[in-house]
Amino acid sequence: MPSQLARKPQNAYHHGDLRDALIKAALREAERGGAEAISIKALAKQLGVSQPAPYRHFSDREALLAAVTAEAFRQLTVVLREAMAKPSKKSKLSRLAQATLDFGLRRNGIYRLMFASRTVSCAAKGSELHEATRETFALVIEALEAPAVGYLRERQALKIWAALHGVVMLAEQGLFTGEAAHATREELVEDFVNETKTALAAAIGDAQRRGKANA
Amino acid sequence: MPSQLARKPQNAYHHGDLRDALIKAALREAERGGAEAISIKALAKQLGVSQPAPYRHFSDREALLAAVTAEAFRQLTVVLREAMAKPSKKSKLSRLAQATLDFGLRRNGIYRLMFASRTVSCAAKGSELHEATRETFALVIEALEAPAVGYLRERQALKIWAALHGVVMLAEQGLFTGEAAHATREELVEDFVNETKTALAAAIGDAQRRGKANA
DNA sequence: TCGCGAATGTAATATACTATAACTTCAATT
DNA sequence: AATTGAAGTTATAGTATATTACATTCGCGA
Repeated sequence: MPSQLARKPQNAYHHGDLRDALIKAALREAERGGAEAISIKALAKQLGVSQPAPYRHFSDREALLAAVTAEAFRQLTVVLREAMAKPSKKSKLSRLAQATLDFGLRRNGIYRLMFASRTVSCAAKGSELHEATRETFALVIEALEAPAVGYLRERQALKIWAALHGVVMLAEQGLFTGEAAHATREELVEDFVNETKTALAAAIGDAQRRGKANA
Repeated sequence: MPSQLARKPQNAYHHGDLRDALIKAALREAERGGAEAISIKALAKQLGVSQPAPYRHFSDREALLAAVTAEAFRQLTVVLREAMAKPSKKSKLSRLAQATLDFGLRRNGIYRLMFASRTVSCAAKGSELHEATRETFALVIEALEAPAVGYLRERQALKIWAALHGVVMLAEQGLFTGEAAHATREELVEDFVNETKTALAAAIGDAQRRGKANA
């Protein structure tokens, strides 16, 4: 009796592993063109299967998008983790921030799939996608390299995360090009990083002084 | 010979003013569902004209989206101008910021149309849409209530604008709901506003001191 | 005021995408 | 070997974009 504890690949048939191939191909399509560029029909043709074949693996287009978006978040997590691990004079937060900006601009189609669609907000709590986003955000908190004092870390993580996305968004809209480029995107990101560090240090110092006073 | 200086409404035919009606109806559709919810066919039906009729006014769907997005920017500009004009204890910048957040959350479908699609970045330089976005951004600079010293104002305007969009984006993704709501969106926005003011005052003061030293 | 031309709208049609239903094939288990 | 179910196929319905060719109506100048 073969062990069934380890989940087997479970995919080995006509195509081999259509589910995975669909996600990978969809990710390529999204790279240029975002979610709109993902067509089930086109993907099926590209992979040499019939149009309805993908529906064996995803109940509808939304389900495919969710899976693709989850994969995109995992890829971002990997990229950010690498950036944070890389030795550098800059702080971890700075490296995470610049890496996020880079990802957002280089792979903008995917980025928009991740942050500019309603896919994420529609993801159920325990879903693959929801977990993937939580993991990415956990990295942001980690990058702050600060102790947990109340929710001060979380608050600053939210702020820097928001600011980063804003910069990517405006950059993509062309607000940094032409004569409007009075500040580079990288400079702005560095500004936000520094303000975050300052604010976090101040808030934590404050809280600790208050704690001692109460003791 | 009638004066042709004033551009006449130029629309009064079967429907009356299909072009305008299309934009208004599309805006309603976008309010829930974003750009994806805008279907030329559905709009035509809704307005009681044949499906191809809209193509008399917009070369394709993208053109309609651009017009709708431009209208959305104009509406945002109006809202922000009102918020800034309203007497209040808060600063102009604070009122603009909170109004932006409010707009982004309340009319999120439209907001996504404006900031989360590639429509804007594809807009040509002199286009209606491009002008509408420039006007909105000009308001942000105005809200800073600071003198023009180099591009210091522009830089801070970019920063606060980016931060605001980031907050809206994350709010829409659900990062402020449930147990993650350790800080409200409004608090975060106010943080950004205060940091912007501080940074701007410091930068301008700095520049002026340097200017006097050189004199 | 006649009528011409441009603007506007319609009907018919081609193309592309999502999705479902009914049927087939292959692989693994019994 | 027979059975069962996952994975895939063909056929088809429904919806959307967009184009072409044709019809209507309005405004304007002769």
